Amino acid sequence: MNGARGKRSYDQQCALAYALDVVGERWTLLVIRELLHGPRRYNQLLEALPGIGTNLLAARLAALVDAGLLTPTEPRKRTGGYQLTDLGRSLHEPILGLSRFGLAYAAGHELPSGATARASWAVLAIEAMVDDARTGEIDESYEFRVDDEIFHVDVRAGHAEVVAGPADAPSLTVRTDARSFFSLGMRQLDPIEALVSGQVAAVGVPAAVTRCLRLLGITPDVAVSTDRLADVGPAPV
Amino acid sequence: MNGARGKRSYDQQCALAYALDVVGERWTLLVIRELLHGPRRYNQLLEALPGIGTNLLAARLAALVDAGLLTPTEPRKRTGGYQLTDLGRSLHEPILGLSRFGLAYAAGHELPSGATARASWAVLAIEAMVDDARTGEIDESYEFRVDDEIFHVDVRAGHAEVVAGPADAPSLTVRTDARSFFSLGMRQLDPIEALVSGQVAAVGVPAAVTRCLRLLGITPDVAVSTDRLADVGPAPV
DNA sequence: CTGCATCCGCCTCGATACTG
DNA sequence: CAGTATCGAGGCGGATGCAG
Repeated sequence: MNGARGKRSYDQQCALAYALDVVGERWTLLVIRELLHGPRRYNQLLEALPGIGTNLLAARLAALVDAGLLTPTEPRKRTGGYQLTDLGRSLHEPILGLSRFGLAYAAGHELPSGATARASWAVLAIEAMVDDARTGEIDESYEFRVDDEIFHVDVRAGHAEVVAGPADAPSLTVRTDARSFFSLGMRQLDPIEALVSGQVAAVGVPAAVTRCLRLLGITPDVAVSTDRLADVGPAPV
Repeated sequence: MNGARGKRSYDQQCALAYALDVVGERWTLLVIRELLHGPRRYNQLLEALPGIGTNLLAARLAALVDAGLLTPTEPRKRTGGYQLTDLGRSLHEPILGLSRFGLAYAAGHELPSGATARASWAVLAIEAMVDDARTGEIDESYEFRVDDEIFHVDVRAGHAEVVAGPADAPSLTVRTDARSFFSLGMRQLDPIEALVSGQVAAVGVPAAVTRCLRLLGITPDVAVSTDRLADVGPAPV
């Protein structure tokens, strides 16, 4: 019954403080994260956010709708879901930025490992890892099958884009589970070891493996540190 | 008595969740924001973060040092300050991203206006507003004097950089107060009106005013309303 | 069955007082 | 100056109730 009264604010004329006034509370950015993949229903969100508590999710959703970051998909009916507005979608880049930091942080620390792993998180991680500056002259696509989630990365004209669903003619198809995938992203699992042990299976053009790893910034250490980007070294697989 | 025990975590294998486990709590990103400008002492932080409470600041600082984002400038003595590590500094981009969102959000909403305004926030706002894609063929610099804070933007070879201190030979010098400055950034104050009313004073090459405004994305009317989020979001079905 | 609202115990937060 | 100790208020998490 409070509505918008008593909102806690940093009360600073600062762009960052304004942002945190809106999306800085607990769970809020994770709700946005879920909606980045498309509209979701209340119960879908509840299931994707273990531990949030029903009242808190309802409160967050109401606040976000009120702030103009979300809209109900069907304003009248109660059966509809929620989707991001343009303003809400503009959090995509900041979320990717924070994700990059999250990967960098996790790379240097011990992970709880009791954490729940979902394949849909992997899409976000791939988006965060891909860097257009490392596309070089590549023009191909890589398909990922993390658990039962399928998506792919299209690299074309110096730009890499992550898209849901299978690829047309991927030069590489990577299959793994969500847990192994994140261990790779956090540099706590060496890609070569993962391939050998079978935690990750790669099918396609052998040289594409190297190119894909470089695009994701997880070249297995030895790696070329020179910025000369000749078309891939010989891949010893 | 808790120390580091019982740390509240989202417990998800997700890059964003990892990030928020570290910097997602209240005040944490604002502490990082303060340290982006250089080392700060405990009392400087207290003063820059009105309402934080001494125990909470101490707890946050300890947690951040423990997480490896901060280090005391003088490990032994208690008189030293705190500074960011490389890992902590990697939050610069995510913070700028959130700041861009904060400006976009504030542009469409009523601002409390009772908020405390500090000139040093303006540096961050400028960094967030500047976009290399809008530098064109410009090769000049703009100096800003917001309250008693002086900094400038160097534009050279398609890249814009925000630097502390006065510029060498600025083609434009802008003088204003923090409050007016943020009103400009939030598009709640028209730059032309601000110049006429004297809230903002500009000295230098007249044409540089237009170039500077365009670099900051606050051109008076033609208004690139959707220019900033050229994210090509395919409409959800 | 979905989409919340209510209640309750706990933990975090914010403010003040106090100490080395 | 740089924190620690303490305490009230409120946000959070979990269980349950209830209406459409």
